[in-house]
Amino acid sequence: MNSSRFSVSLHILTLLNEAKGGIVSSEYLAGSININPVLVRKEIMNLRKHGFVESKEGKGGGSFLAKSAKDINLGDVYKSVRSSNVLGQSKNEPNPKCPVGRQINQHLDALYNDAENALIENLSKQTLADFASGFE
Amino acid sequence: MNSSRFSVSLHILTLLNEAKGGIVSSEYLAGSININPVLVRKEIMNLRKHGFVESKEGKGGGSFLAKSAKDINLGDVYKSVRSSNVLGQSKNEPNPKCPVGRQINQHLDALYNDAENALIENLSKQTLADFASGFE
DNA sequence: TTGTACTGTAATAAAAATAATTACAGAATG
DNA sequence: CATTCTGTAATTATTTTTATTACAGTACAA
Repeated sequence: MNSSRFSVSLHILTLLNEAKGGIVSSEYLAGSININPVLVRKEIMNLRKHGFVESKEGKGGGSFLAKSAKDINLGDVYKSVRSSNVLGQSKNEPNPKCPVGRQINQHLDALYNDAENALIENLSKQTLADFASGFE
Repeated sequence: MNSSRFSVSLHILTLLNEAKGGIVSSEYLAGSININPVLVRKEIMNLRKHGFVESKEGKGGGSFLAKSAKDINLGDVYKSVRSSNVLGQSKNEPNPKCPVGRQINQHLDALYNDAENALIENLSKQTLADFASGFE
């Protein structure tokens, strides 16, 4: 259900933070993360849409943090990337003739949402500044 | 990183609980979950290995809960099924020449483990009995 | 004692999700 | 106006997940 989108986003943000306001190209980011530049640009598109970064087109272009690292909350970053519950959305279709099958998805959803909220709350305790401070 | 293993396991356990000690075949379980019986048997193998269920081979065989539903903790079930961190294990290999790439995986691991622990703690608040009580 | 209905398990194939690649239009710079 | 970027779509490749097929072994029951 997940891909590595959250990791990629954090990696990008950490690199941008390291650049201290300087502009960084998707090529460079892709080189550090070791993935395809197009994936990086897609991820940046999302980060931009959520106000974490800004980009500049054209020669000498690239991306940079749109706000201070201490104002970027890891829980928010997670949410910006999240598409379905970490514990796995119930895209499966259980047997509607079974009393359990009929209702289980709604119960799983409730359980999963609650658990994921705990996870998000935990992530929200840290900002990008906290996370990036671990790097010398 | 995830599959639907946790959902499948919870579904199985709920059905076994519903059966109140009665023996249930993998065929029946697969029918309610709407997945392949072989997958069910694999999942049961895991549940058995962790002491949640027992099975009986041969004609009239099947599975049943190995202990009371109130002694089956959802956090433990999750752990029995977990193979890598929900937030995505860093199987990616970032550029070791980059100061950030070189260390990011260990930082992500620390962050992810902490967050996942919060999720597990949340799940651990409920037992199978609690979860199954939602079904009439 | 033999047929039947299960589990256990391996091997293979199919499907779905993820990531990489290619391609190119458009923007900014020098 | 050539160059170096981004933005984005389309396609292909890879990986992960799930389904299918197959069959040996076990237990029950006639």
